[in-house]
Amino acid sequence: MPAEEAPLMSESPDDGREAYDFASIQDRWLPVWDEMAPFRSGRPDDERPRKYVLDMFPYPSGDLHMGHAEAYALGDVIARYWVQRGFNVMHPIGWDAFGLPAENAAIKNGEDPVRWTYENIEQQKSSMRRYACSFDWDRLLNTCDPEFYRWNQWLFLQMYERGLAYRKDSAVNWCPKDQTVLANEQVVAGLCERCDTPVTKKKLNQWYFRITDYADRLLEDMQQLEGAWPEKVLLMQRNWIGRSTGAEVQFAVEGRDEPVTVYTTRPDTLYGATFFVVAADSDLAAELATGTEAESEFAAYLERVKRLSDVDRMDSARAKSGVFLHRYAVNPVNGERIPIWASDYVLSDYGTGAIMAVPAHDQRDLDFARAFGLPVRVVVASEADPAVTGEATADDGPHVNSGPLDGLCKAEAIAAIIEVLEERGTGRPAVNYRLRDWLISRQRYWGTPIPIVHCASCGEVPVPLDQLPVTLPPVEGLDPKPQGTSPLGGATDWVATACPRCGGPALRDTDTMDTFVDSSWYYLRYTNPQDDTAPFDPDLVREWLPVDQYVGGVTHAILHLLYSRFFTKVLFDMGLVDFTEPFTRLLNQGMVVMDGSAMSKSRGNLVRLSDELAVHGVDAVRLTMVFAGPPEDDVDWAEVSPSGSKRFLARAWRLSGDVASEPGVDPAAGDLGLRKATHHALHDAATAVESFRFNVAVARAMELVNATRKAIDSGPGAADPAVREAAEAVAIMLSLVAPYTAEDMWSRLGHEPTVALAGWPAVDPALLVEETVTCVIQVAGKVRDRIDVPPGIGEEDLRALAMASPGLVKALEGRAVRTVIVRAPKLVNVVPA
RNA sequence: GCCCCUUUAGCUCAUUGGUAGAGCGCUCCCUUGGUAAGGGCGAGGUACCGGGUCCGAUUCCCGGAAGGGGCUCCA
Repeated sequence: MPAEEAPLMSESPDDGREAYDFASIQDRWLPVWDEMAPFRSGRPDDERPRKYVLDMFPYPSGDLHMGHAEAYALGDVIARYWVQRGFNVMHPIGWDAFGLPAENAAIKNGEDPVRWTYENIEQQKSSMRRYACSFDWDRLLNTCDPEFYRWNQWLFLQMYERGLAYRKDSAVNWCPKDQTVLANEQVVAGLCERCDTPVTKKKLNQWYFRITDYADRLLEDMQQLEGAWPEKVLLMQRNWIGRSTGAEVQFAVEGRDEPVTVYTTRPDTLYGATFFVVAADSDLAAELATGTEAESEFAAYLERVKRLSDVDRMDSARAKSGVFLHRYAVNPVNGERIPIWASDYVLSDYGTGAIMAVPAHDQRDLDFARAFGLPVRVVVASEADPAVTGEATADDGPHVNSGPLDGLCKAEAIAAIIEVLEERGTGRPAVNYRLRDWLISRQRYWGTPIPIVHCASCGEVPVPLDQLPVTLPPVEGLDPKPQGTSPLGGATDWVATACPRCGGPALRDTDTMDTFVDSSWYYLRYTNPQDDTAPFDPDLVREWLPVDQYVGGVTHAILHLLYSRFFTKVLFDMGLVDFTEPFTRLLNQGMVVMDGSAMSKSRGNLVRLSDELAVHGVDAVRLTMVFAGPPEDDVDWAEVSPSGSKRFLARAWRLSGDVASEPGVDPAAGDLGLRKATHHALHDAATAVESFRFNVAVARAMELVNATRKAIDSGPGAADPAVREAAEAVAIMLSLVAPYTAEDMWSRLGHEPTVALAGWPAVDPALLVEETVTCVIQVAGKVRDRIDVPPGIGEEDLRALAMASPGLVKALEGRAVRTVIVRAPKLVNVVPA
């Protein structure tokens, strides 16, 4: 035998003894895939059934990090799985490219946000390719492209036309650091979501989307999502919308022509109202205080309230404060005169900004009453006296001190009192929501300009559709630093324009839109990102949407997901889409943490993705992310083993070099035990993937690798057809998680690329059935023997077999039998007398 | 304070009203011509605690503990 056929130090890829070298495998297959574009989803002749798998798109604020690596590895398992199952999968990607992170970084580096953003996008795009994401690269989109944000403006104008976009003066959330307003959803525990600065209030004229009009539908349509979205997200949305039912009740106010309406969820406690409170920062409070002896005290109090940050305001330990306005309200049911106070514990923007206070049965009212020595009157019978205990009672019970309501329970009393109020015209049933309208204007540069022109004679004028997009002026000459008013105001040439209505001189609106506007509909745009005639083609959207599977972080549980649901309903009402929920199924992946806490530079526990990829390879990092646990759980990089993943991949890969049969060999002749293992693994892995237990699917693949190794080394041997069947199944299973390794295995097994399109092997049900089942024989619930029986054994046969089994006879010790419970074929339980 | 989730091997997690499993890790053995490796054997569990239902509970119900998450002046 010539020496070169059995070399000691071979570099030949075919001698079955070379080491697993992830770097060269990556270099070999990436260009092949680039050429093949296996995940292109737009071919018109494609007959496969469609599926839309969507990953939340990234902010281009630097290169990809560990969090991206996890999210995209998980999304890729789903997308690649459905491709293997024969679907035409649309799996697009784009960039959420407007917004504060990009702009702040740009400000800091003194760079043009445009160039900075596009450079980062290029960087991320190339990293995603190397990470082998199964994206359809023909469908890229950037929200900062005028071709995209043009349609933000178009949609804004559609909403404007329908009264769903409007401007109002209001006390808004203000971040003093970013110098911009924030939506309620962007204020987290009183802090700016972006920079953690305590948020203050500022009275400003701002643009809103009327999401509150859709509050009920946002709530009701959640029925469609039950079981398909994480329960946690549905709960958070429900809480956020915060629907409450009750009644509006009118109180006459002495010395005022109009009555004042309050909202209450407990109209049944109306007889227990002992005082009346208006929100200190409401117009009503100012009006009522004017001209009274409380006027100056009130003014001083109001000043204090205005200075309060949200953090201080929400401190639940804070004592109640307020001012008696020396005015009185009249209880509509009993004519009682009750004092009116102003306090900051009543919110000016919820309900009517005024409440009736029932201290006996509302803790906040009781705290206030005790602070200011106001009376407490029990109207729902309870054992303890709230005035003494300091604990308001909220239980149901017979009403007392309540005139006609006496003796009624809560539900009866509510119904009765509402009837009375309606008869007298002093009240009616009412519903309120915690949800507020969505504030969308931002005083920042890097966003979509609001397509409105302000004209001295015509007022607010929408920019005509044929003049869209209103493009951002170049940043040169502008000061993008936050200064409280939009930087666009500095672009005087841009601001000065002609009124589209009268042609006279007019000024452009200088605010930009919240970037959540972009992400509220981008998933529709992927169906044709190049469309320059419409935001999307309704026909294409009908073919692809709604999204079958959405994958992203739970951080967007409220913001992005609620806004997207809102937009979808608006578009449905406009007749542009034929569904009311955009995302049929949702998977929230966890975070990647290090030693139990979030990674950050300042904490010193930052793991760089590029370092991990260099050391372990793309496949090992992806596998580690997927195998770490259920996808919803956090991955602690300190607790996982990428080198273990790499070792496993090497072991799997080596199988492909050991297989000694030819491609296409009939597996039916192969070793039955290994064939069963293969088909069990394929079946279980598929079930696991479909129920998001990707870690379990990986474990099944690992077991199959072990079984195959054993078959080669100490079983039927490398030439057995079952070994090839098993190795090919391993390659296909691994193609979801470790595409490079899988492709190389596939090639070494004698197949053409790409394994990604090989198709999930059909599982033979006959191979999933066991010939015998182990039956457990118990005495009084304790295992005493076990026997092998056919799976189809009848109850009587099994009983007879069991009663004769030595273990049972011994355990019974001749005792009489009271009952025998037979659960064929798995169990017999004998209960002695 | 209110609500939700979790608790099974050293770790990460499966499973099931009826024999408690996997992967990783670990011990030991083999290999030293797959070797900055490979193969094999094995150990390891009172299924958080306490009650209840049941012939039988890790699984279902109730209570408690621990951990995690959400909400938090929304009348």
